[in-house]
Amino acid sequence: MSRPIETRRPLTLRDVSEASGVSEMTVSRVLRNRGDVSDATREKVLQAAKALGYVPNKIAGALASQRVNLVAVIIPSLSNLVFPKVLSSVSDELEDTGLQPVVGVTNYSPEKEEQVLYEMLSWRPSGVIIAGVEHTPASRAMLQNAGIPVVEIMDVDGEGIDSVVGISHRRAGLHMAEAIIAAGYRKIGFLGTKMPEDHRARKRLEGFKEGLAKAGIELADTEFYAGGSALAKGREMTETMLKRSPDLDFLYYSNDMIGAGGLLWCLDNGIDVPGKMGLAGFNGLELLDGLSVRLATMNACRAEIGRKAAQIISGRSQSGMIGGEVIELEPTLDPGDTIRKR
Amino acid sequence: MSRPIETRRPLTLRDVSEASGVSEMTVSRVLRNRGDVSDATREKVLQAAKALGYVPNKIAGALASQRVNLVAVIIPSLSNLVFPKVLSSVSDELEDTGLQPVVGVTNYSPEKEEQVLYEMLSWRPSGVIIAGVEHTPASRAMLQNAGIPVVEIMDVDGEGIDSVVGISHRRAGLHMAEAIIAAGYRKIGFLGTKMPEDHRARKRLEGFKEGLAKAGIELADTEFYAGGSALAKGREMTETMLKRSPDLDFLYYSNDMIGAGGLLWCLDNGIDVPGKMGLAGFNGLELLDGLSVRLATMNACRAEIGRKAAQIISGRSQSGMIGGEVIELEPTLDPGDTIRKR
DNA sequence: GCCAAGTATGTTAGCGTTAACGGTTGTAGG
DNA sequence: CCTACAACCGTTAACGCTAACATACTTGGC
Repeated sequence: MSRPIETRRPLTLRDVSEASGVSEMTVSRVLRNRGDVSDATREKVLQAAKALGYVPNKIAGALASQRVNLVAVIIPSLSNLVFPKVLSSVSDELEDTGLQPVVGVTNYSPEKEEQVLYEMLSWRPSGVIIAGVEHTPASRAMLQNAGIPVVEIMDVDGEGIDSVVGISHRRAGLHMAEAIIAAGYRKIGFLGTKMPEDHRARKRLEGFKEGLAKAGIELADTEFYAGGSALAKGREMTETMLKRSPDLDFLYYSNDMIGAGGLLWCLDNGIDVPGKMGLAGFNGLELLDGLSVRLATMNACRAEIGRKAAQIISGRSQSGMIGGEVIELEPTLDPGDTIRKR
Repeated sequence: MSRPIETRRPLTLRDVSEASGVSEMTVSRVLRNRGDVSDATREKVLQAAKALGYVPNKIAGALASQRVNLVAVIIPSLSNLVFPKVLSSVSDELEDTGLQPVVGVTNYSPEKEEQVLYEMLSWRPSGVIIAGVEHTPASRAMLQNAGIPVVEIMDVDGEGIDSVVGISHRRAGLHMAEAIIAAGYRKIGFLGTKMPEDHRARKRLEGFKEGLAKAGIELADTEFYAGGSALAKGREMTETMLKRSPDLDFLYYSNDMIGAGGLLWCLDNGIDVPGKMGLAGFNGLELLDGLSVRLATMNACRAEIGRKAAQIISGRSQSGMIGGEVIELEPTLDPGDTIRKR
């Protein structure tokens, strides 16, 4: 049950080569399916490798070949559903390219991002996919100097380093404002996260305010939270806000989870949704598909973003560009059941 | 905006050494904070490295030193909340050990697990944390031969390879059965995933049946699903099952998400919970804290599991053992609002 | 003033693999 | 029978870094 204490020397190509009676080079060729090897020797080598339980050393291989099959994927968090989704679409798209994603998490901290980036670049990946276009100067410099394709994802509002794939959160907020106003709501509250480093949420709010301003409307109330279960926070904040501003007729949430919390609170309290009170979130989380009342939301194209980013890194992008590609996707509004139809 | 085409030679220690007028070795020492270097040269070197934008090459470093600061973490999925939780607690615990987790995802496929393991071991990590105790013979062999600490997590029901940290899902199911029976429920249905490879869900069900059997009760009905939004599936399955077996008085769900879906369906349909109908899930997802009715569940100790596993890998385990450690944690029942009190 | 014991740096030899090239054999075509 | 060329396999020299040892220069104790 316990792992053996004995420190027998780790296996190398040489061991396989000796066991199969061919040169190390030939073993290497067999194991990589590269170059010409006769079926007979191939078989011999594979057998020996298997019998010994040999696992190639990619560290040495990467050093010698100057090639690494890793792609760094740097995201702020794994604990909400949005980034895992992107990640899995990256992963799927990379599936048979020989490339492998490696994840780093920054917790929305620019300093942590810098550290994670440094750490990852020191493994010389063949590409970087990184969330957001805001980075410390040092991070930008590292990305620029790395000499590898870089794709900044999620957000196109800003100056990219190399390629960019995402949506305009500013315009997403703006469109949501327009839709809400078109539906006849006028006293609008905003509920979001207390995270100065969540630039995308910030841009949505800015765009949202801009959209309201065009119609001569100002945000009637705002409420922010940090930490805790988003669903519960959505509840609490909604209660707080509606106690404070009972005349509101719409609540815009910075994400679907707190939106769902708010929705549940409204339903529990017999509030007429969407008649007296409209609600909307952001992200298009399919996690929430099972709610009896579907929350209005905006699809953030997460899967598509991951896919496109992976294509750019793997050189399979449609465009055939060699870098500097900017792809802006169009988020679609899903009015669900919480915005009244006109 | 586009990354430079120019292929200037990548920076090496030699570049920094030339720029700062000392040997490569001294630069190496400075950059790793190892050995004696005078403050003056240290400063000189750091400045040169920064100016050049040098990022060390860990591939070469690892090959030379035969040390790699990576810990492979192999899990079935990132798209439910349970593994990200474990992952982040591993990550936190490893924070200042110099070790870095690297994630691999198997999608509950033993073959994929084998591939991912092979790939990861080829980078010669200094430890492996892997979900479950069921692996292909080849995977087991690789883990045994790797000569590094291995921690199998989540599940202690089975034969481990080296160290094991988890709970007994069999006993978790059994305890849930006992609690349900003690609360007076008798006609019990089970709703779960159609995943033969989810051994933990299977063991919970087995333990659950065993618990019922002790009281002379059999499962009255079962329903399974695959794919889709768990919340929505929970709804659908609940409806299906209650149409088919209207006399049921308890529904046991294999996870909290489908449980929550079922709970919402019951509430929407005016079913008296927990009076006429009891419900329970599994996992203790804090995500669901915001529901108006708290689903009965069982805490799977996810954070604790991640922490202990990381401690074993980093050699900071309390026990001081050198491997072969088995830690069984005790899941706690949270009756929530969906099991009636006696 | 000389030796012991640091302190600060440099030198050498790999780490395990692969790129690049070289050699040997076999085989077809003239 | 000789050339041309392919198929197969081996040899050599890196890749960029660090362990281990070697070397110079200091310091202080007696």
